[in-house]
Amino acid sequence: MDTPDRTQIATPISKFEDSPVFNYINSLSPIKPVKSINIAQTFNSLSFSSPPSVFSSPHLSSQRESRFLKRQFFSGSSKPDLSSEDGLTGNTSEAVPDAVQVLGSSAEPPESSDGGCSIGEVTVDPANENSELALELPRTLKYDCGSPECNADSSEGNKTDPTPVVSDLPETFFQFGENVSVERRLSFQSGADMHGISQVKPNQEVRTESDWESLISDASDLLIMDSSSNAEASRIEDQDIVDLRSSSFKSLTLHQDNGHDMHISESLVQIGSCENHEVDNSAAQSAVGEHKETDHTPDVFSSAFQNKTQADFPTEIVDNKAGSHISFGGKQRGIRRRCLVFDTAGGRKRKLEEDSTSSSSVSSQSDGKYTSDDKQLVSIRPCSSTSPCMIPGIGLHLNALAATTRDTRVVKHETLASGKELISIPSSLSSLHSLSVETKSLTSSLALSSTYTDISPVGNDLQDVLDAPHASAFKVGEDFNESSPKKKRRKLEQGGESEACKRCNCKKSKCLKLYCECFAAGVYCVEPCSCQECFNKPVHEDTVLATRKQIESRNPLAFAPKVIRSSDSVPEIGEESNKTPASARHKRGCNCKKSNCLKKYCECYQGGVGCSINCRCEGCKNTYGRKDGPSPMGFGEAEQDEEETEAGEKNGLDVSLRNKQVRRDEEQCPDNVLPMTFSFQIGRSSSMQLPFSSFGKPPRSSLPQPNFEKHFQIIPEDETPEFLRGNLSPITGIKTASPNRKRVSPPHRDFASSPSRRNNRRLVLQSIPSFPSLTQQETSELQ
DNA sequence: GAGTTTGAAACT
DNA sequence: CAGTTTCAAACTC
Repeated sequence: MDTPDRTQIATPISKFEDSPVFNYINSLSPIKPVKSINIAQTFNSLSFSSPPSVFSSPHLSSQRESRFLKRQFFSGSSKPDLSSEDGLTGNTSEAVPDAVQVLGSSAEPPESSDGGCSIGEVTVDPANENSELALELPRTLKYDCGSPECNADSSEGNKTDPTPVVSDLPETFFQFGENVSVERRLSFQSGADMHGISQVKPNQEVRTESDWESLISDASDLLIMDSSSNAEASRIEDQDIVDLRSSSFKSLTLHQDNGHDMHISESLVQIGSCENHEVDNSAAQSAVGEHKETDHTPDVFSSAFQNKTQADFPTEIVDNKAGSHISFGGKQRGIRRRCLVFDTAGGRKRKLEEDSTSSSSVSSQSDGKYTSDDKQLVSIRPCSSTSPCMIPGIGLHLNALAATTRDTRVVKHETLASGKELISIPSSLSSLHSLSVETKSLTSSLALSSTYTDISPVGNDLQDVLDAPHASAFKVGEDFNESSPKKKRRKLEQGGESEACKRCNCKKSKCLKLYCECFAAGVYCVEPCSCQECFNKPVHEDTVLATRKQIESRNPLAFAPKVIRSSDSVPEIGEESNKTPASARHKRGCNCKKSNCLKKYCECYQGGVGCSINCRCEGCKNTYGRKDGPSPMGFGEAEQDEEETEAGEKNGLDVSLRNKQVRRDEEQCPDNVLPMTFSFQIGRSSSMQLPFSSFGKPPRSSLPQPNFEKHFQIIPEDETPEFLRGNLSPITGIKTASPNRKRVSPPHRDFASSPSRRNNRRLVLQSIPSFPSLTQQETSELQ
């Protein structure tokens, strides 16, 4: 709050500053108070064209304030003036604030104009001796000017969906990213500055760490850029961030003057990749210090650097926004290695799209959305392989959703690919909602900045805006980061079900039978699959559809989720998501004879659900609920009781089981690339364990949805009844409630339920586009 | 990584 | 519907 006042005051003062008399009066006047102080600082910074390094930080702080003020207010004239003055003075520090402003502006449309102006002035800074800077300056100015506005406008325009809510999300994402960049810059200047920033933006504090890394990476990028001379061309170049980091700063000092376009995208990516923030930061700081010492203009250096970054950043933002999805990928290009996943995913998608478009008339016929979905889904799969482990039985979208929810974590593993998948998935789910995809991409990028460990750090703001969705995104980002956490999870998952995520390995079924997990799950086989003579590809969409129809004709529920979770509805009411989906049951029931329903051979066990009356298993010991036992209570205590009663064996089991479930949850859930909403919710709540866990298998590319829809439609209660009706068990009661609904909406409910469980998330969910879209699609389809 | 086990899916 | 075969995942070594 203070800042606004200061800013307001500051602006007029800045104008007056010119007159030495005014300054003198101010100094003399006891009234100066706070305002005067701020002004005084600004003056100092301004007055001191090249203030000693010592001042740099204070200036920065003041600048920060100014920038904050600017953000809040339309700094418009005031700041530009300041910046211009600063630029004249040659203080880069001021430029930095401008840059910050610009960023902020990018985040906040109104400011954009100001930022652009200020930046332009900054770039002009005479202090920078390098002619290159001058050259760059125009660029930066262009970018800046354009970017802020363009960012806000174009990005929004491109991204903005008809639904304001959705649009908001993307914006927030952008802002977030922008903020990060700003912070980076600030942090780069001085740790104190960072704090100040953090204060201004509490959320960013967490980021700051990553920001440092990003800064470092940025620095490296800059260096690279410089070397290449063509910032853009060189941007993408593959450079190991780590290596660059250490060396980059040094080189940066040299290049400082050369203000090349900083590519934020790269920086972002790098940030994600950077695991050790602290180390980087320290290195960066040390590097900065070195620069200052060595640099012609110590202070200027930081400022110049910032300026560069600023200019670059906006440009990137603009691109991203303008390009939206594609552009985003393009950004990542720069990052290529780090973001390979995205690129690859994109590539895959593209390929798939091409294939689908060219290959199958059906696809085109079927519906744009199918084709698109398929494509997306397909693209997803690659990731899914790693992450989303869907239970074989679960079908298509639902499965995908479920998987996504659970697997948010899993996605991490495959970092890049996963990232894309995540993005693609939501889109696929809601093809209509391109925004969701974008937002996800954004989130993922943002996530990159944030460290895996603490998503919360993202900041309240982010959470508020992105919140749940981010959780997944963050996770994804984590994956990107390659940080240890991801690895850990991978290990966990691998240990648990990483394999489950594997693709099919069909040799004789051509992936056109339910033997094929991919086919059964309603997804196309992807590269990861080691299947032979696979026809379960978009190219053979016709065949796939025909086969599906045949199978469905025989068994309408063939592609329906094998595991039905009545819990979906129940949990909301009652409760603890943590409990295994007691209500959940296998559609048909297992027929295990030797595995005692204690191994994945048992579909019930694999699905994380207890056996039911429908099961014909022998010697059932399903930890999730035995056939004979009282109704499967779910993993909760009830089961324990049963188990305990039966055999001491299980005593150990109970604990182990719980642990197992947890593992499953982690394993299965982790991967899922959820639609933002899901991942989000699930990710945060431990509830993940729910039935979904069973659905582990990844949502790969989904087969043509029509079938899927059919399932829901067809699935009529009639058939379900077996399942639902048959069981008198409490569970059945739930099931009977509305089999169709469950199947059709389960994912929604689940999501909704999960959110409901977590009060916090609900708000987010509403905002989430993916959800509605799904429902819409489904409903429309059904109709 | 190869081989075995297992149970679902497919077939008769 | 029951029995058999086929199949691929899960599991073991």
